[in-house]
Amino acid sequence: MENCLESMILHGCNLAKILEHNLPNLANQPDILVKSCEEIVSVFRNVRETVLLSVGQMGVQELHGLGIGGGIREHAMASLDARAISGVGTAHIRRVDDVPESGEMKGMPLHDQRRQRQLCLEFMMFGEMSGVGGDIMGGSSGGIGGQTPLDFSSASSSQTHGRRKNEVDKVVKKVAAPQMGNNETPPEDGFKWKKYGQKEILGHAYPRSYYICTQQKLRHCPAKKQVQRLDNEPFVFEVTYRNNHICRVPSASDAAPVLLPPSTTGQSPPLPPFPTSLMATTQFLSTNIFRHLGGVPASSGGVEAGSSGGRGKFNEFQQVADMADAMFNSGISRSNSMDLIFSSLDDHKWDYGRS
DNA sequence: GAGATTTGACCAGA
DNA sequence: TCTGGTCAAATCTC
Repeated sequence: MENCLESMILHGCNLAKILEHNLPNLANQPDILVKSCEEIVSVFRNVRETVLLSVGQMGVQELHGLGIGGGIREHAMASLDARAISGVGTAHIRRVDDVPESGEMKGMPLHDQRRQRQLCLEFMMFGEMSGVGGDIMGGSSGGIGGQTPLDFSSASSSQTHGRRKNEVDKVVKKVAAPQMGNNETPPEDGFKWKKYGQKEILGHAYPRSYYICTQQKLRHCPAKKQVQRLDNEPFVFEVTYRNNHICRVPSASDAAPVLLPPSTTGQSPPLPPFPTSLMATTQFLSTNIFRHLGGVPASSGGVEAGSSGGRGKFNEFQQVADMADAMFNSGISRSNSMDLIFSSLDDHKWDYGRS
């Protein structure tokens, strides 16, 4: 569950930052603007409710000692798995009761357990739709080095709305569109593709593009992919892969859109111009948030709880919830809300690699 | 000129 | 019959 909470917060921050950067473009698209705001509000409301459920039920000490806050850093990088944002995950959980029980659920009244599961499920399903937070519960394909856009071997699609008979080797992934530069095509996935068709699809605002592997003729590689820009999320592509590559001849830029974790060698990794992509944005935020959570001890008074490191984590965590509360429950939009959040992140933008 | 992309037509599954 | 998927000629780009 803690992974779920982390991912929810990260997702909310990410959405807000993306919205901020796209404000000039969205000025004349109020419908998209409204939808974006609603998504952000929804995410942070869920975070807040989840936190309050946990605090109210278990008290701060248990909260700290178990999932919320405690171990948050340990799990951070796992949930920063590029899949979480590149959207290559495909959630398979559909029912509330399928959300596995986590530590902090134990001892809760059933209705609270169910509510927490519901919140997590909603987020996971949202992630599945939007390409964010897939498999955040640490499913079989989760974790760094899990399924990447280059790895189609293990999963088959959970979406079977197609009508063709050859649906067996179909894998549907969500990929964030680049926020700058050419955002008409999804990020490279390591293979070279040749576009062979484009078609308007009924019920979709954007046309679907059809690609075959450029090695099809040379090596009879049967791999194909379809790229469909989502109607409600123009910056997200739904990429459908069909048939496995048998060529494995990557392009010159044989780099799947997977982000590397921050360097552990002490050198600060170069920070890209922000934001270059949804993934980069999220990794950037995530990295700094969790380094911050784990590395900055609380200095002010507050609730006494647990071990020394954990209190800082909890206070920071509480701040996030408070910020969400302030932003979305004050009734009045504060113009500096975004600044409040992101200035705190910016303050630590260059922290990692320094110590 | 080669390779990539576009686009209208055709095919085939539901 | 409708619609998604593919073909192939035309066009574009390097």
